[in-house]
Amino acid sequence: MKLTPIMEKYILHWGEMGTRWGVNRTVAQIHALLYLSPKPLNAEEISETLGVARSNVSTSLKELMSWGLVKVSHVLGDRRDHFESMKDLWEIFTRVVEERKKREIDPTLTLLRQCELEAAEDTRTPEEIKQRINRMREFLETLSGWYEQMSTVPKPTLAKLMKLGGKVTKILGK
Amino acid sequence: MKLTPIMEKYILHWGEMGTRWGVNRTVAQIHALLYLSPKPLNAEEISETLGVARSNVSTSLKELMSWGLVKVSHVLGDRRDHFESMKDLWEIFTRVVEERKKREIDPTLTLLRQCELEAAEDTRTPEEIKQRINRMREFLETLSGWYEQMSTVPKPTLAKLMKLGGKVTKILGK
DNA sequence: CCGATATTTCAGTATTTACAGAAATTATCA
DNA sequence: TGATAATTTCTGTAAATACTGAAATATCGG
Repeated sequence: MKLTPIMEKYILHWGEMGTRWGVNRTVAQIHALLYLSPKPLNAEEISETLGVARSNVSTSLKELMSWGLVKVSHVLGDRRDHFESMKDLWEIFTRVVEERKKREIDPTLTLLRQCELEAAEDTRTPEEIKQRINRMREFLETLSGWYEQMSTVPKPTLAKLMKLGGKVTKILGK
Repeated sequence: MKLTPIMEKYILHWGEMGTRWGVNRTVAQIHALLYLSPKPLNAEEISETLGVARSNVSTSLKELMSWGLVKVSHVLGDRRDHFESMKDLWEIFTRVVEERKKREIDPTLTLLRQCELEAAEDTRTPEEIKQRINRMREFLETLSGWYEQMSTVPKPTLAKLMKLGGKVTKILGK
């Protein structure tokens, strides 16, 4: 697959953004490429297009699949695996949020609760500090609970809600 | 400042989380320490408590201040700068979102718009790919616009809205 | 304005992370 | 079943990032 300058610019930028959010550059670039690509690509094509080692592509695709952002597809008469990205941006977005919640927020909540348990027996930690931990736990729980509720709302409704923006408060303001 | 086991656990975990979100481990640890600390700390204390070089603390504090998460304060009769973290978690949260928007989302939007301009003259990029870029731009604009509106809503209202969660759709559902 | 203390900058080093290429494994087709 | 193609795993290397300690700079009190 030959990249036009626009595609190249897009992909490079996406790679850059990835690193800022703790995502490996190659992983992000592959995701960008597959998002743009009109048809599923095989690993070899990806490797050549982006100029990275075949093995690196393999690892990165596994990573993207573990996030549920990319899935394997097959082309008739071709043995090789092909890969395609989710295309719906709402889907992609919620997938990423969902996964980060699972991988990062939930374990953090577990740890915070554990801290609170230990705090009960701990006389050396000042009360004020214990409360800070408490508040953080509460905050993350609120956020987490909100997300869980919102994730059940159908996408189109969600989109409308967003368009409403701050106006919801006016409508609800009674 | 002597850390109790609970504090240590909290700070180490926070450092870990930082790295996952593209934040330097030391920066995240310092932020955690200052969040817990009942009183402002000077750089020397931070350095000793976390076991990192004084210079490293200096750089990291500058970083935290550039995010607006930490500010300098002074203790009477002490020449040294002291540092304290924002304590309100809503404030911290919106600060981080605000700053990431400014640093990452806005520049991305600029780039996407530029791509669209160039796309007009570009006959080599397939129409389908141009549309993908379009959709991404639209999506980020929606998100961005929503955030901007929400950021004007007072914090307590926001908190109530969150507690409502998915129920808003039911209330609005007419 | 001088000396002392505090802070920042910077250059070199260490650590971590990403990556390539080879080797091993797995799958597919004749 | 054997040959070939496709994919993954693994090990060593390269690149990026974080960090230290020393030197330079700035700040403050007298």
